Amino acid sequence: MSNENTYFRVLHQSLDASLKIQLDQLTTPFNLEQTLTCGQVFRWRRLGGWWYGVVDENVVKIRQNNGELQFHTFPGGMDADFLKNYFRLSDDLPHIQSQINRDEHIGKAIQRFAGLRIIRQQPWECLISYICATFKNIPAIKGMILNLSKRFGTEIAFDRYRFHTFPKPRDLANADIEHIRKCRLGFRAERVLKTSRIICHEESDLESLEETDYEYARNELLSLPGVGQKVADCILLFSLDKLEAFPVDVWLKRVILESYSGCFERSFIERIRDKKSLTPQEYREISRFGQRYFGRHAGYAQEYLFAYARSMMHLSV
DNA sequence: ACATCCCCTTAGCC
DNA sequence: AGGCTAAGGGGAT
Repeated sequence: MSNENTYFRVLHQSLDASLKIQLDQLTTPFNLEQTLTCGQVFRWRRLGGWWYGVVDENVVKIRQNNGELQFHTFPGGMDADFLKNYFRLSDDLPHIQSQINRDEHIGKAIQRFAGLRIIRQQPWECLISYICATFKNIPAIKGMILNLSKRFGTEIAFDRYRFHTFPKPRDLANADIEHIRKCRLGFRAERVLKTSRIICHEESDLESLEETDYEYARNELLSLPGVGQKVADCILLFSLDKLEAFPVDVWLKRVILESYSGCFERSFIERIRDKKSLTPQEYREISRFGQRYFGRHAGYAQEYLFAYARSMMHLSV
């Protein structure tokens, strides 16, 4: 980086010239806290009244005052447009919510989490994160991602805190599996390593999947070690712009049993009620129901139902 | 080709 | 303190 840029950054910081995004009719509702704590992303923490996260190669420091987002990025290079894209502020949320609002159950979830938006994550980080998410709760996933970033990422010091970028495909592809395992990944370490090698050698081009349709992208993802239907649907929804994806995890299964059992055969409900995990067909049946029932933006419905179910069980974030 | 069974590590919570 | 659960996947049968 040039001296000119360095000088600009110092000047920028010393003036405390935080950048701003004014939320208007089109970008409302938006609730930063709901969006960062709903369980989609694992890299944000609240420190002294601000939210800090690492996005791509930058630390992002952001807070919301009613209709205004105030933010800094460090080392810099992220502007308001980047964050508008990251937080999907151009999604027409009132329209989406009215489309998916098909009954009282989803209605309550929408009401409670009206400002929750899906975040547009980086596909690579999303892929590894959700391979790690297999059979883990959210606090544990955060720990794994943090450990991977500390060990294989690049440190950034900012506001007397230390942050770490997410490792690049090469960093994990060349890693010793024991070092990955020590990040508390357990049996996920081998899957992360294998998938990293595939991505690193460009045998699968993640970014290009945004240009393909849902089914094609889904099948590509399913070929990666550690990626089954649920993980694939999360990656499609959270990083590849497939808002029709409807991931089904244990929380959504509970929601189906409690609120949507009438939409399925009784024998189907009985069958899945007691079992721990879903068979591939059972998964597919529930996921397709969600897509059919909620429509084009079923993924948003899934997020509201997921957030609502978790909030009712008052589990830790 | 399908379906079913069973194991996989470990942290966080009660 | 010990048992249970967790944004499931994969290999054997």
